[in-house]
Amino acid sequence: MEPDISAIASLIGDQTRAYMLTTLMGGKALTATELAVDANVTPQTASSHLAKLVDGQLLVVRKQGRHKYFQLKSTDVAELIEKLLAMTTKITKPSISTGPSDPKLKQSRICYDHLAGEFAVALYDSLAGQEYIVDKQCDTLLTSTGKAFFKDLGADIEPTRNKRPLCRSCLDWSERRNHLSGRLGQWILEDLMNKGWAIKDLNSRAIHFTPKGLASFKHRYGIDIYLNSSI
Amino acid sequence: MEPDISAIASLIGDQTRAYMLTTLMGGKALTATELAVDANVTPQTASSHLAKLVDGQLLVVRKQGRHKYFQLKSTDVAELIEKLLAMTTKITKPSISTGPSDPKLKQSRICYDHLAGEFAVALYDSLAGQEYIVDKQCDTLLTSTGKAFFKDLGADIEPTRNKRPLCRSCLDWSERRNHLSGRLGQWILEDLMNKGWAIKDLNSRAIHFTPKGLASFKHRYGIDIYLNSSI
DNA sequence: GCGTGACTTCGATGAGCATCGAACTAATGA
DNA sequence: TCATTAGTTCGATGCTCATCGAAGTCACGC
Repeated sequence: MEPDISAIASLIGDQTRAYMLTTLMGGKALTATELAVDANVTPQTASSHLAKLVDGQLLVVRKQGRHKYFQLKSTDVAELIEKLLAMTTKITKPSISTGPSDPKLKQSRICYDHLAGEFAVALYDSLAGQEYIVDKQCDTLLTSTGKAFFKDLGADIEPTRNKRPLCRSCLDWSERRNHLSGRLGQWILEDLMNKGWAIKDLNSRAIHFTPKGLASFKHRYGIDIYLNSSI
Repeated sequence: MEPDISAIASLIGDQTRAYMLTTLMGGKALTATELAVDANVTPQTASSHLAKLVDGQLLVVRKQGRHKYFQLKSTDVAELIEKLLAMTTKITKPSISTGPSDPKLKQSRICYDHLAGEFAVALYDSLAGQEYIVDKQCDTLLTSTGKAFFKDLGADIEPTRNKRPLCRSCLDWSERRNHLSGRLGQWILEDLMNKGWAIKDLNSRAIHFTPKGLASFKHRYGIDIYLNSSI
């Protein structure tokens, strides 16, 4: 017998839970109350949903004092949600264009813990063009010049006992192109934040580049195509 | 606003519909009655479910006389289901091992229109080892020697106006390794059937290789690792 | 034309479940 | 110690929707 898909799918099939999961794609761990407010339901309702999601292995929870922080359980879950997002936008395309924040999302957004969207695709292409990274089977590998490049920037690229691969490619939903995930993808996003070149939107998964930040970003990674920061 | 995932997810979230979709992963187009019997519901119930799936863009239907043949709408849908299958097996692992037909599925099965499982992974590795195919960005490309090789076998590998790529890699759920999809993957599976080297299981997505067929398959594609046909 | 078989529509039934109010537990900080 | 805030459990409510029986439509073949 094949396994029963419907269990996971029906977890995501509820509108409120789907909303929470999509919010958590932002990568930040959020408390039960934050998620309740965001999804516009009472704490009781949220609590019941979150319990189900944890039980169904889609979320993990970390207790901290009287708070509970919820997070997507794994990159697998994030990939699944991303795939669903991709299909939904493709399917609902013929309707009215989906609001003002959409173009921003298309351009640059968080995909769980790394950068996605047009900017991320441009970054990937540029790194590949300079032969800092190469595609190899399902993985993406860092070349020796790539290693030197990132070590120079201060990235921690030592192999760890942690099973998470250093870099992987991840299919984008706007374009059907690769962008960079894995520990390196995570580091790049973090680094962008730390330097103040870009900031997370408070209410969505969008990322805002400052004009200066964008220039520095392009310069640092050798991206020469036209990217407009202010949409 | 982000698109609403829950619509698609709740379509898959019903047990009967999930069962139908999984059955259709076998790649064959099936009639409403066949699907009803298979899923163990009355024709009325099946009809209502199938209408929803078509409306939700997960299935397409082709009318032929008084029959209606249903099929997964696109490889996107197939990939989504495959991902869900992968996650479900991973999550339900701690329970009792999932029945006798499972090892067969793990070894060799149909993934919508191409071969998946251990055999498919071995095939992919062998083709890559002989440099008939190479990974390039998200796509897998056929090299010139690869083109010659497949043309020799009688495969139609001319570029078409059809937007479906010739070959693509597809992540396997048993192993986390690549196998071959796309038009070439489709051709290989078809060719296996035509030659009588392997046959589809009637009730599942499993593929059975005949002993002779397996030998020919391994010889043809230069696969030298140990693969046992009779499990 | 008329029976047969494939599929659909309609209406009724019933179960599952999302939701919230109210009351509870637990951690915090003054 | 006590008020406050985070989260939970319980029970009631009401809606959605899967299911099937019965009756309808449509295509086929004799």
